[in-house]
Amino acid sequence: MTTEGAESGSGPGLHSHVLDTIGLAIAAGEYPPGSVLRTDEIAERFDASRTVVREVVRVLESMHLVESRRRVGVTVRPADAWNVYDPRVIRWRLAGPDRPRQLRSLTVLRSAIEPVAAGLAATLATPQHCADLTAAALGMVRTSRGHQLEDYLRYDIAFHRVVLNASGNEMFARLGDVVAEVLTGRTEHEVMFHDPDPAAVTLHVQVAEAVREGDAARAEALTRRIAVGALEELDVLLAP
Amino acid sequence: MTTEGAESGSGPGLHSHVLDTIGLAIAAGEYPPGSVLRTDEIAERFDASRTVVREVVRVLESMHLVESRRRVGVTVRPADAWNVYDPRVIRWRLAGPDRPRQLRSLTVLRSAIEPVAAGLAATLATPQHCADLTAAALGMVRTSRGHQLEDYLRYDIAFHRVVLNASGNEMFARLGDVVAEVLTGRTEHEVMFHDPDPAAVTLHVQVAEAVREGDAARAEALTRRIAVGALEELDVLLAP
DNA sequence: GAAGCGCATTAAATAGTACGTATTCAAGCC
DNA sequence: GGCTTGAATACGTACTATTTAATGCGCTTC
Repeated sequence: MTTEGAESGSGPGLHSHVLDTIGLAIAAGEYPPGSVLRTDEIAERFDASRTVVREVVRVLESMHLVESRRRVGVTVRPADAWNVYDPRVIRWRLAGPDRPRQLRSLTVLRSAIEPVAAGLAATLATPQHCADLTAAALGMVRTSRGHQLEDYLRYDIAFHRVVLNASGNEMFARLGDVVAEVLTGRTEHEVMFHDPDPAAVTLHVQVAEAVREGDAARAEALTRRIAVGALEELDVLLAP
Repeated sequence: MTTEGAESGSGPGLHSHVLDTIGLAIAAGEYPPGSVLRTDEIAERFDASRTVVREVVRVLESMHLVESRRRVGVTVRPADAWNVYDPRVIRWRLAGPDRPRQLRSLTVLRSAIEPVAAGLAATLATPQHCADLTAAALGMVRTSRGHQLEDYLRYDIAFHRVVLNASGNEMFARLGDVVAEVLTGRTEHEVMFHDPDPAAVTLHVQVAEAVREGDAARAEALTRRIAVGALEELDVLLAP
């Protein structure tokens, strides 16, 4: 291991590496709120120039993870100040010990957003959206038995992404990545032994139907049932 | 000379000034997607050093507003790649010509989030939360007549912020600023001549009641009615 | 005389500047 | 098609300016 490890996730370059490492450490609670990081100390730790570190600090500051004040240093801000909607912050927190709480927060968020998105999608979806949605639902049915969890996950993600995109709301659409992250996390942590709940699969198919038929109320209600089910499933998985 | 006045909004320092100006310009569509900004050109425009510009570009890149590639320059990314949950991006877009669309997106987001948040708040709110909520609702009642729109707005913002905080969900809580922005925007653009809808005021009081009594279903339903009302009001205001 | 308060001084850290080399990578040339 | 080249960012070094917490000194007050 020669001062290395550049492949972290974000992208190429020294900058991304340092950013990812520090962001991960802060999200993991290795630096508690109020603790100070000095720029040249970081520079030394990563064998990087002060310029790179400054850029990293600026980005971290833009996420409200840290606050840079003169004469005192770069201080870590309390978690309730963080930009929790930044995909990087979400990834960092999901990778740390706070993962369960974070997963639950995100699932509750989903349960609020997705039903409304589905309702909107029912009135706004283009034929292409409907086709994609039906295809995804069909794929879920096809892979719902026989330990094809990986493929099932792919279709599941695609399904929810289409719903969010078809809602016509940019704020909803941008949550596609979050949903993907949550679903992936669930599959990874779930007991990989049993196939998905058949009732949930049926609900997805019915949502696709409702959207196709333009039945907003039904699409919303069905999606709400999916979301509630997902939340219950998560709580069962997390709490006991 | 120095080409510019410094006070823009974000914070002190050259960095914030440059960031704010460029972010605003991009959000306003002055640089269409695909157009390139060269770093030294920016440095010259603001009479700043290349280092400062580099930091700004890095932050802009972290918001997915631009993409920096060698040999080609800093290219503006299409709007659907932007981090629309970043408060800075929201402010920039609300300040530009895209304001109506943005305001509607955010209001739809509110209509999805707030009812669920209110439902959660009903079961999770602390006595302090209940007190704050009731105080805010009372304040709204008190200022709902006689052209005290400014004070009314203050209580309105406080009310929704308490609901979001009391929901116990960090993702919801972080939307307090967004809601504040939307409410402020509404008051500013609305005809300042008539007082707020009395029915809406009553609904707020009833939500406070429901939360106090721990009636989640009622709190959610009432908040949904508030949200729907706000959306309709906005559409009336925007469309014709 | 000791405790407390105000004010100037200092030093530690970031903010900002200037300029250099390294690395891409797209375009143009052979 | 492969090679060269140049235009741009990526990264680094070295420096100055600015801010501001902490220090310490002197003055006042009890």
